[in-house]
Amino acid sequence: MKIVTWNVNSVRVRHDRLLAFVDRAAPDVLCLQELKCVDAQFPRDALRSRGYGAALFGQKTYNGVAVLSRGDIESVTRSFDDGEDDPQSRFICVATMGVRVASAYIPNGSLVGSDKWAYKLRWLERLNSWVRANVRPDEPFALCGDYNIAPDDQDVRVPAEWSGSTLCHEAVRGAYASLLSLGLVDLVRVRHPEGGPLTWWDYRGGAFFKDDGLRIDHVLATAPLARRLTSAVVDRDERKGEGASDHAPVIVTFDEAAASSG
DNA sequence: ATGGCATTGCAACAATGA
Repeated sequence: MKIVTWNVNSVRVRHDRLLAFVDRAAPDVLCLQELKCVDAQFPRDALRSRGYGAALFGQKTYNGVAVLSRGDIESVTRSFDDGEDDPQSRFICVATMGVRVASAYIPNGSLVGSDKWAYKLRWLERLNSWVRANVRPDEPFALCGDYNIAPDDQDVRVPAEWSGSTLCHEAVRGAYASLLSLGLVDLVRVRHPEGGPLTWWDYRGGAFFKDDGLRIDHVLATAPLARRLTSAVVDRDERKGEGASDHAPVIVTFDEAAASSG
């Protein structure tokens, strides 16, 4: 089974690239972030014709997340249902193809000390609480998305440029570590203990040309899924050329035979 | 090389991103 997470940075602008990626990569489950559109604007039909159903949590202008799947999609939940008023569409969770998969767009945080920074920290607390309350360590579960967190300086090409930023601050790295402490495994890190590969490069300053980026998109999974892992890679080619998102897809694959044996 | 900000809503730029 192949699961992909990709911040597409506008599903309307990325329409042709999205369909081409689906045709090329052929994921079983595809988590998307930054749809930047309402559900009615999502290309359901084009994806349905390719065999994918979709669970959407869209929003006008900003944010928006989705999970696409070749299998039936059940038990869809949106946001955290924790009683907090959150007008931003950043979290959706579904059950499909024998796993539960969440697509998360963790807030950027703007500048440390800003209101957006406080929102990011609170959102991470809420995510942590959601995982503790809703995920059993012995069930196959994957938390996919744009975390806006580089877990370690090894995940940053030029750490000095990002030191203390909202992507690298010890507070968000601590929140990330807290998720791991709940039993989730950073699947790309398992396969790349040396750090990287990078998943985001700024549009400005020729960052991709200089490979000046960060690893901020992740797939965290429980042990029943992590032990089936066969590969974890970043599709750098998707960042190339005209009309690319500033994020590259993260692709993880799992052994099928081990699934039935638990 | 893979390039030198992009996207949205609005109708000129401001807001946002990471």
